[in-house]
Parts: sequence; structure tokens; C-alpha cells
Amino acid sequence: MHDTPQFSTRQRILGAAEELFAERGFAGASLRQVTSAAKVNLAAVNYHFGSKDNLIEEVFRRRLDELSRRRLERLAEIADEATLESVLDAFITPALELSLDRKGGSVFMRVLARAFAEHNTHLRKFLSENYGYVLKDFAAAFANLLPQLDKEELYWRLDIAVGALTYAMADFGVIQRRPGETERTHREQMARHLIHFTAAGLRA
Amino acid sequence: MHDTPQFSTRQRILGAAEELFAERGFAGASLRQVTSAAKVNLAAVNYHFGSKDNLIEEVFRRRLDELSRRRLERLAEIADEATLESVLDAFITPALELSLDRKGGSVFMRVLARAFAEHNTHLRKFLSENYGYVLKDFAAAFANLLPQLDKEELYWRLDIAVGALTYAMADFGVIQRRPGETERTHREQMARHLIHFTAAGLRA
DNA sequence: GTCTATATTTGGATAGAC
DNA sequence: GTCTATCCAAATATAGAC
Repeated sequence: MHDTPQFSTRQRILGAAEELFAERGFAGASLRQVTSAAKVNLAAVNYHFGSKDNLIEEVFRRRLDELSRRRLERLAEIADEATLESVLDAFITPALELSLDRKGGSVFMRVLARAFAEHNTHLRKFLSENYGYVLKDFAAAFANLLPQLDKEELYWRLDIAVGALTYAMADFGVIQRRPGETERTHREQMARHLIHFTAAGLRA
Repeated sequence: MHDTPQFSTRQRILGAAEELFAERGFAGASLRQVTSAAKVNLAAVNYHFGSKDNLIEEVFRRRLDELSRRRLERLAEIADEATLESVLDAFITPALELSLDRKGGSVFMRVLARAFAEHNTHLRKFLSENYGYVLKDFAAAFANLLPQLDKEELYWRLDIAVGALTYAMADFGVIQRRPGETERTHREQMARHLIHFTAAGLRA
């Protein structure tokens, strides 16, 4: 009888890659570091993913498919009673839940923030082509709620808001809670403050 | 008679490194790419800076010494008539001016944003040890202007504000202006919107 | 201060046995 | 699907001539 690993080789690679990409960046984390952390053989990456670039895309796909679905689901649910706060909540809460529920989910928000900070053409194209519709739908929802703003003014504020959200949510994966506070409480507070702050900025 | 380069080898290396670090990250940009772009010999980096890590630190030092000085100068100037808007202006305008005046200054704001996105221990320590006092002084100014907020509430909002500012100012170095608009006008508008948005979020 | 040449390490990727 | 062994390109860094 031999060990039955809890996660498949493929899943272990994705998990280790996620963690190392968050910590050292896509260029900074080598495949050797990834396979070593995942406790799999170096050759396994190329067998399962073909190349490092494909591995990077898979790291995103694994989380973003579901995250996008849940964000749009929630946006649809609150359509009748949409406020700036409820729309922001529809965007933020699924990310918060991901960061709390899933092993590695919290780390992923940092990977996502890196992808935005990197102006890597290839990566941005991949994300925009596959998940750009989510941001578009949310932008439309905000436009409806802020009819007093002209198109240009709205553009500016959403740009700033997206930056603030991306940056703040990256910290879902950083431990900086005060003693006595649980991870969950800390992040829920963060989400609450983030909604409050951003809504005020948008309707300023 | 041979060419007299307008900038010294050292300066050319710093300029090329700044640009490539902004575009590809610290790990993503190799010294070969840097020296090639700077049109200097590969060995020149080690001669002038000793190592890649030292080069990275010098890229920051070259801009941050003056930027920090100007930010604090401006903060002192408006001390008597401090408002959220004027304090935010004291933080943002020197960065805006850097991005407009200096060759490569606009690119540097992207490098700075990368440094924040990277949770690189060594780099964060260097920045915090050498320039942390600037953020501390600004935090104190904000605390004075927001006496109704308890310490924790203030902490949250400043955290979110710093993220929004960092992220948005990185785009000082990205060309996305509309046709007919000058670079300067575009960035001045960005700064104006950023102050408006962030002030509203802080006093929400 | 700047060059050529090179030492040394590390990177991504693959071939072929099992 | 997973391993060992290896190829080859690219990385940082240095030695030594000029």
C-alpha cells in the first residue's frame, strides 16, 4: 500500500505556482521552485501544461471562471434594488468568499493584483479577452446609478475605483490582523470599509 | 572628433533600467536587456553598481530623494490652511510634476507601483527604512484633519487611500489620453479627479 | 572607465526509460 | 503519468587587457 496524495499532481502544481507567483511574480518564480514546492518532478509542468505561459493562464482560469460567474450572479440578484453599495458588494463579496473558503484562494487575489500591475501585453490580452465582460457589466451598472456624471467623469472615477479595489483586495491574502481578531472578521471589516470608501468616492 | 554622449554611462544605465523595470518588473528585466538598451557594455552595471540589487535601489534613490523632499516641503507650506484636498495635493502634485518634467519621471511612477505590488521583503525594507517617514508625516496630517475617526477607522481608510493613490499615479506613465488632449492636461485632470475621489472616501 | 572573454549558475524545455 | 538525465539558452558576475 502506498500513499494516495490528497491532490493530484496537476492540482499541486497549480497551488504551488499560485503561491510562488504571488510572492515572487511570474518572472521571479522559476519552474524549478514551483515543482520543488509542489513536490513533483520538474518535467511534470511541461507534461501537464506544455509551457510556463500556459501554466500561468491556468492559474488564472482555475479561479476566475467561478469568481466571474459568482460576481455576475450576485449582480443579477440585486438588479432590482441596485445601489452603489450593493453593486460594490456584488463585486467584492465573491472575492472575499473565495479568499476565505478555498485553499489558496486568499493568495490568488494577490496574483490578480500583480497581473494588473504588470503591463504585460500577453497577460492583459488573455484576461481582457476571457474576463473583460465582467468589468463591462459592472461598469454599466455603475453608469445607471450615476446618471448625473457625464461619460468622461464616470470613466475617471471607475478607473480610480478599480485601482483601489484591486489594490485593497490583494491584501485579503496578507496577514495583518490584530491580535484576538479572526482572519474572517478582519477581511469582512476590510470589505465593509472598502465598500464605504469607494461608494463615497464614486458619488463625490 | 567622437560623440560626446549627453548622459554619462551611469545615468544611461539608470534610465534604461527604470524603463525596463517598469515594463517587465525587476526579475523580468535582465541586465543584458538593460545594458543593451542603454548602449553600454554589460560589465558596466557591475562596475558602477556592484550588483543588480544595488542598481534597483539606485533607481529608487535617484527619484525618491527629491520627490520625498518636495512632498514634505509642500506639506509644510500648506500647514496653516490644511484641508484633505490640500494635503492630498501636497502628496500628488510633486509626483505629477516629476512625471511631466523629468525624462523618465513618468515611467518611475510605474516602477514605484510595482514595488508596492511586490511583497518583496528586501525591497520593502529598503523603502520603508529610507522613505517611510514621508508616509508617516502625511498620515499624521490626515489624522489631524479627521479627528472624528477613531484610530482603527483612520487606519483602514488610509490603507485604502494609499492603494488608490499608488495605483492611479502609476498611470501617470501610461499614455491613454484622448485625441487632441495633451499629456499635461490629461495628467492634471487625473490628479484633480484623484484628489476629489480620495478626499470623499476619507471623509465618507 | 570601458572593453572582450569567460566563469558559473540557473532558467525552460525535452528525450527516453520505466 | 512520472522519473532521470540532459540539452541549450540566458542569467549574473568577474577577470584581465586596454
